[in-house]
Amino acid sequence: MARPRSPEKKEWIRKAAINLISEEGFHGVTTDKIAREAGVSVGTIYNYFENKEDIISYIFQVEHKKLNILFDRFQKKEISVPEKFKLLIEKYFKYVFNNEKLARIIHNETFRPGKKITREIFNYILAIRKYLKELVEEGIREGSIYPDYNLDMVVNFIMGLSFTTVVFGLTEPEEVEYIYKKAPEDIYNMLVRGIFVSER
Amino acid sequence: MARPRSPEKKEWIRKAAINLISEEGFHGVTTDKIAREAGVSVGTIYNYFENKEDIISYIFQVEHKKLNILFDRFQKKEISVPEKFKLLIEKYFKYVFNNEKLARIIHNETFRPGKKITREIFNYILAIRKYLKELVEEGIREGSIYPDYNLDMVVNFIMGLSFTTVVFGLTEPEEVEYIYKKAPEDIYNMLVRGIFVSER
Amino acid sequence: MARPRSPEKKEWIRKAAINLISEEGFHGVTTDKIAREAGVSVGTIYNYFENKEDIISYIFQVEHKKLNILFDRFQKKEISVPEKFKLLIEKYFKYVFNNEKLARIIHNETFRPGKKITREIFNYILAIRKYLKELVEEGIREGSIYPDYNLDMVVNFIMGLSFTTVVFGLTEPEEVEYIYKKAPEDIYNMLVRGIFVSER
Amino acid sequence: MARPRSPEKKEWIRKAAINLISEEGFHGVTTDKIAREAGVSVGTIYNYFENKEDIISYIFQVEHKKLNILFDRFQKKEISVPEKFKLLIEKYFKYVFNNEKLARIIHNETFRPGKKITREIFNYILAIRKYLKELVEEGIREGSIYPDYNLDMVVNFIMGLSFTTVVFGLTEPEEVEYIYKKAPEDIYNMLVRGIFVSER
DNA sequence: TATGAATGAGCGTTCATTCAT
DNA sequence: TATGAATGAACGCTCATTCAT
Repeated sequence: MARPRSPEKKEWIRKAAINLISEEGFHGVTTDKIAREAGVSVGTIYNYFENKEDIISYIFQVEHKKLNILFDRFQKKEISVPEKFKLLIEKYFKYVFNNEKLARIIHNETFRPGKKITREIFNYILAIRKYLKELVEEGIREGSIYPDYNLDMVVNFIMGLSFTTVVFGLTEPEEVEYIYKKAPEDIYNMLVRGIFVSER
Repeated sequence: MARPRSPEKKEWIRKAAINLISEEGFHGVTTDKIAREAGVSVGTIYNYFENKEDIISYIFQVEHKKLNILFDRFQKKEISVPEKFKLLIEKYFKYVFNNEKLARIIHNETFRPGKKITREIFNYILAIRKYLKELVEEGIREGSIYPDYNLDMVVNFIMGLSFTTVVFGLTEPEEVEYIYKKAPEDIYNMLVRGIFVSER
Repeated sequence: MARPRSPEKKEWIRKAAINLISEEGFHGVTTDKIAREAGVSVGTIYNYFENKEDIISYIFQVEHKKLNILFDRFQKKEISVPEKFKLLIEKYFKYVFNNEKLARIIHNETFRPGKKITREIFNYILAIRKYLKELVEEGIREGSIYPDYNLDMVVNFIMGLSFTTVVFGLTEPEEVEYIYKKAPEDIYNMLVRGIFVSER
Repeated sequence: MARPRSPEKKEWIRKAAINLISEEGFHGVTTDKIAREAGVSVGTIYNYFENKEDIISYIFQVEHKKLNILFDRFQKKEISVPEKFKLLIEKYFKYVFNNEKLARIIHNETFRPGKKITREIFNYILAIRKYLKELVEEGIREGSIYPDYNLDMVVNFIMGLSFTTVVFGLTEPEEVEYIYKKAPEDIYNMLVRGIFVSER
């Protein structure tokens, strides 16, 4: 199993898998289907991947890399933490909107239970949390984030807000566009002032 | 005159299924395993359930009923909407803490993709959204919730916050207790004033 | 398993089995279905029958008895062999017409292959062949049947003619009545002069 | 470039199925048994056939094709209809004698009741009836067949005679050879002059 | 004796993986 | 390296039979 000749073919397989898994779920898709969709034979899949699980692992691996690049770029931005979040949320929704199928997989398969949860999926989520945590800590330091929250929980809030908005959006396709366009602003406002009208 | 069909046995099966599905996921569990865990034969399962899918359907059905009772009780409370939410969130986390396995299933299987998503799971989620929506509308009417958000999105916020906190909590078992105990207050605060320190 | 109290119930089961097996075949019918159709519980079936196979065995047993009575009556008739056959064929078609479901079973299940072919079915067919053989021998003795045929084959002819007419009739329900009314005469004529016009 | 899909293997499966089904009946045979008998794995069966039913369907399909070739050849013969029948009957018995197991299946499974009767079996029988009917009509036209019989019934006669002779022959294996060798002549004679001695 | 819930061997079928070509 | 036929363990489910009531 030396280095495969054709990275191109690995891409075909990855994309085919994304298309199919996003629609039918990991368990609903067979290696045969993936091979057919990829225009490749089943055997070939096993030249590029150890096994079926490895495919979804790789899908997350690729996204993980993209994420790192994004985060690196953010690291260097000289803006306040709230503004970073604002931008980040916008990016996230843009990403979901433009990569609907991928987003669907990420949101559906992330919590696939059992021992079979791939290390790579776990790493992917961990990376997000780690970066957000750093950002929140920075925010607390610069005084732009309330310091009395549990740190992990703030991360959960932010991920949760976006994550769930997306997930519910994906289940109601007719509203997708509207929600995705409006969501970032709403989410940001929510992070600023909550939902409940507070008396001053 | 024969052995009476025992609701007891249906309970055994339901509980066995909850134990196993929470750990291995619906697809990772076989009817044989459920039968063994329930101390019952495979055949017996099919005496109480149409098919494997019907079991998870039933699990949600039971939770749905509990939910309705809860919501009915809330309907009658004469407190402000924010206070209702506060109570609701507390209830929710108490529930998750005491029904960890069930919670795990609810959070994992809710977005199981493919056509096979059970009607009952869908109804369960719908019921929650519907009730929350009513509550939010009430809050807007009474002036306790900012009226400029998209209504669906506010529901998403609230569900998302709680939902994701739970889900991430479930993946980091060592923090579970702390998170669950602290979460309700944090979430409520967040709904009141957001995360970002606002200037006055 | 002493003598059962209620021969009535055994009858219910037999009739239910006839109804169902005639439509779905022996393999297509479950003991549960038979019990339900009979208005009896599965357990009760096993009070009257050793096992499922035993039911079909019994169906043929009952018909066998009716047959013996019929044959005994024929034995005593003082008419020529061709006239006996004529009458016999008429009886047979009348029987099939009035007992369609039973006839269907007899014709379908008679040649059920495998070791499982019940002794009783075999005996039933044997009895028919034996009686016909005696009749043919009598016919040869009295000079009314050509003596140069193989004896078994003549029996086959006669059974085959009737048998197959019925079987094909049963598969084309719209012609049933016509065929059954016209068949006896045609079959008799055929036994008299064949099909091919012979020169004299 | 992979192992090519071998028609050879499909043949193995077909023949294994013939062997087993002829002895135990379609319902008595499992796909596992067929696979073992064919020297192939269960999975391979499903590479060549849609499902178990499809195997028996295919068996009849193959015979159907052979039949068409035979009938085509007969169509062209310039002999009288009775002579055609004579030849046809001889062919039929030769076929049965040389393909005992196949014949057993054809005769046993043809009238398998229930909705599951394969389209292919039905077509097979229909083809035979259709061809015989044409032949009978031709015979009536040329004056070699009595015109006062019901047409369908004449077909039944001929099929029935041969069919049943074979079926009964198959149940008494020790006589098989004798019966099959003698049968064609006897059947032909019977079609010529019947069984009963007619006075002139 | 009657009931019907309980049993579990056994079925047809699928599909991740292997391997001959 | 690519192919796709071959493999067979494993699955969901059925149903004849048993047995507690």
